[in-house]
Amino acid sequence: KVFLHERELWLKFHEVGTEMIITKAGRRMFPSYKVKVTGLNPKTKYILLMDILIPVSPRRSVTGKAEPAMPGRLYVHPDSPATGAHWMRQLVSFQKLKLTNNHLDPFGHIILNSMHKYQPRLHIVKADENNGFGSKNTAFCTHVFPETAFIAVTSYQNHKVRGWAGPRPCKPFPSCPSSSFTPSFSFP
Amino acid sequence: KVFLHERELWLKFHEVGTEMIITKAGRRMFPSYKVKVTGLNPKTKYILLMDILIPVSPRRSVTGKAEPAMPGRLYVHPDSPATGAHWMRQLVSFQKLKLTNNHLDPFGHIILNSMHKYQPRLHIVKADENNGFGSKNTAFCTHVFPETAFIAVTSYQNHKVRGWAGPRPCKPFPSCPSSSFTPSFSFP
DNA sequence: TTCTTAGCACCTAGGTGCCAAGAT
DNA sequence: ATCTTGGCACCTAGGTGCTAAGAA
Repeated sequence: KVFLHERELWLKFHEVGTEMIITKAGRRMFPSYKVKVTGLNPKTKYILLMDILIPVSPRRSVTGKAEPAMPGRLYVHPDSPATGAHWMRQLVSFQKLKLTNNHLDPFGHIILNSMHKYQPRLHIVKADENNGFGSKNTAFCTHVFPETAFIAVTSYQNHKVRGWAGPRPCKPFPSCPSSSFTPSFSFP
Repeated sequence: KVFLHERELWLKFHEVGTEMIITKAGRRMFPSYKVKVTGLNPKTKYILLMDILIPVSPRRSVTGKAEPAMPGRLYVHPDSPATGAHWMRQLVSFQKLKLTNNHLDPFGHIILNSMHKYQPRLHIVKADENNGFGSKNTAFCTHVFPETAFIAVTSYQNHKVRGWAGPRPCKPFPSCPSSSFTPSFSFP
């Protein structure tokens, strides 16, 4: 029903240990989260949204105050609400989602804690009569792609591999295929 | 209820004779069309859209085949549908509207004929139960600002005044105030 | 030490007017 | 003649990782 786009790319990062930069002003994810959706009712209106939470970790209750699985912020896809036909027409991109480490962020970006591991989740909700959600929606779909889990950092910890045309280091990733950031990569 | 933003700028252009470039790929308007909206019901959903048509001209029926006031394309503001509160929250910008002279344009841009005069119109429509319009909407508001009328051209006819830092000519306009295209203007 | 921040240089995408060549 | 087209150089806005300085 839902397929992750560029899954191979995600998997390669996942092997090395995906890291996502978070900044005060907000940073996009790389790779970006895009999905192909099928099986919706073309005429029904849906809302697509993402949240990012701390996956269940083996070290539960190590400290009593650890993140209490806070509600956290949501990223509602800007096309929402839209018909099933619209969502299935082409890839749905969450490219503009931004991550921040500023707990007082005023932009509505998703707030994360540096050096913690996170798991993005995708939710598909039927829009109610007011094109809203949460009030009377009892049923919705949630999709989790484990390979999109990542560690939030404020600067890359993995400087193993260098890319980026020229003498500059870049995001760790061997034999990087073409992507949204393509033409600038090179691999010594 | 609706106020044109940067009206002085529009008026100055209007005095000289506003011209808008149209290209095959689609061109934005300059100045851009922005309005301040008030008096809406904050909770009601509205759709804002523009059309651009040929104003009634004194030379009616000069040729029998003259443009038959064709329906023409509409530009639905990308935020549509949205609540009155949303529209009133800040300026509503139609900056991304694009004009083209390609009668087979595949992008949905507004199609115009070069060397013809046009008059943009703003429509405010209450969204129906399906967030659509046109089906059962019997009442809607239309606003026309005569100072936004313009002549569509494929290259500027008015080269009276030069602007743009450096030795290059630019859009005719004396003592251009700051605008979306600001820092590059100069006026010898 | 370890992590965070601010500033920077670089890059891309896309909008802009100009010019010369082409079409009518 | 006049108008149109395509290519170009220029500009802006915004995203990116790096580095050096700062904070814990």
